[in-house]
Amino acid sequence: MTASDRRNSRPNTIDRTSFEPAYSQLANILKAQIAAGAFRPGDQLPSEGQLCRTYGVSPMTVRRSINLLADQDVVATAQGRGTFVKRLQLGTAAFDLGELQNLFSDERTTSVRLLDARIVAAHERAANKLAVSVGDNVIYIRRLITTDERPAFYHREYLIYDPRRPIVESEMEITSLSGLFSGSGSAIVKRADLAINATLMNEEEANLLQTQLPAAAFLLEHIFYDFEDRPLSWGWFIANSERLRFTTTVGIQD
Amino acid sequence: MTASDRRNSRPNTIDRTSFEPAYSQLANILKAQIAAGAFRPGDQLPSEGQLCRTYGVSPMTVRRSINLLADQDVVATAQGRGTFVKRLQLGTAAFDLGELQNLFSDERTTSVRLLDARIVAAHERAANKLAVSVGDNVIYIRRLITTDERPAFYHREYLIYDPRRPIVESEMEITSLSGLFSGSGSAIVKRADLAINATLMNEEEANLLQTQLPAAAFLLEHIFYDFEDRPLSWGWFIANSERLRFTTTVGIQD
DNA sequence: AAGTGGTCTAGACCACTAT
DNA sequence: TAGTGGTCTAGACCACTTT
Repeated sequence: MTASDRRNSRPNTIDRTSFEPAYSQLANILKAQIAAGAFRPGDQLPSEGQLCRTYGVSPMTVRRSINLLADQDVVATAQGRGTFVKRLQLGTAAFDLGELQNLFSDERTTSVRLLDARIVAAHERAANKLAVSVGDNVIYIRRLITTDERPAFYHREYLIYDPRRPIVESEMEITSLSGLFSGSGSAIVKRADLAINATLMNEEEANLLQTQLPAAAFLLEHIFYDFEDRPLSWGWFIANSERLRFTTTVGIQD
Repeated sequence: MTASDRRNSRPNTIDRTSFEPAYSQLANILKAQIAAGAFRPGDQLPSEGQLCRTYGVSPMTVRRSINLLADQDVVATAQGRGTFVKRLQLGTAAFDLGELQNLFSDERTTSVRLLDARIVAAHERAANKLAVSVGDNVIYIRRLITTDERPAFYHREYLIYDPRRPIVESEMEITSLSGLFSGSGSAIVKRADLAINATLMNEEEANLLQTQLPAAAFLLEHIFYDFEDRPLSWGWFIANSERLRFTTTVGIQD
């Protein structure tokens, strides 16, 4: 398939009988033209008025198409100047945890084993993260998540322990990790702060994850907040780097 | 600040004299109400017609506000049923390389040292990635990226070597990594496939990055494609995990 | 002054879901 | 049947940039 083939592989008119909305069709037409090289990075796209006349759609529809492409970082708009094809920038690349969902998606082969759950006195770091005082009671939980009979994640977590707060509910919801990752999500968690790091496994982690030392691992740290913006839980997953990888594509995709 | 304070911290009417567009104001009003608990996960938002009357804006403007919130995964729309507040789902969390930009952003303290650049015969893996034959000539480049006098990244890369293709240009552009990460980007690269992994450093990497073994590192692999969809370059960055960390927030943010 | 993108209106019509 | 979201129109007015 040559570039000129590609340029014509999609009709360059809007099909009004199609189920695909006009704004989406137009966005795809323009993106295909860019992908085929008809417009190169830095080039100016036809003005919105031009596109209205060319494709026989209203200004609002053209704008919506352009906004779609702008959201995808394919083009950039400049008021008073025009719309221009963007150059590739790696900074716009994003890795999402949807990849992690795949690991959990097959519920038949995913199991969560509770290794430990008890009340402990918060040490300084945990107290800090959970906004409680050092020595306050917190719940400490350790679990091992297994997929396909092989251990995939080791999870340690400190939970708020406060009789006045609905901790049982929250623990149940957060405990069912598959819900947080792939299911319906949590109704009492308003937001979460997440961080990913690369780390060396310690002996305990390597044992549980059935790995030889030294071994590299992903460390996914999380803090969950309730609707009062109070921390609910702080913890981290250790994931065998052999079983996890984050991939993405950035730039113009047909 | 209590929940009821928060509920009223933003006027619940559209300010027509503001520089902030009406659709954005309305989206923020609704998001603030959700964040304050006025609408909880699973709750149905007022219908679009209701919102039109309540806030005195046209249907298109209301729709744009709702679309904004839907893009942010704050709400989900269901045709014929209504608009509902979403529960938190970790799968929607995304880590972007913008964090990496920060490392490169201060150009005064960032330098790229070329360690090696020569023409070699492609081994099987490189040939595969670059879609050439084993034994074909490719350019092999090794560089060390330093910020604040400390080594941050070790980069190895195989580049297409084909007299008929604008390799010099491409090499220049890809070589100036700061451009790809934080600058204007590349005009000849159409898209890139990226992958992040956690890995153990080998001896050479630890030496260059001035780290003691054993050490964990991020491995960022890349393949760049030109506008003919042909691979231009395959390579990977090794980053000291001490200096790099990806963070994000998911859920409802005020 | 002319051309560009940005916002907004006040409807219309359609598809889908519930009752 | 009534209510919901989804698309689309044919303009209007504004802010900005270029000539």
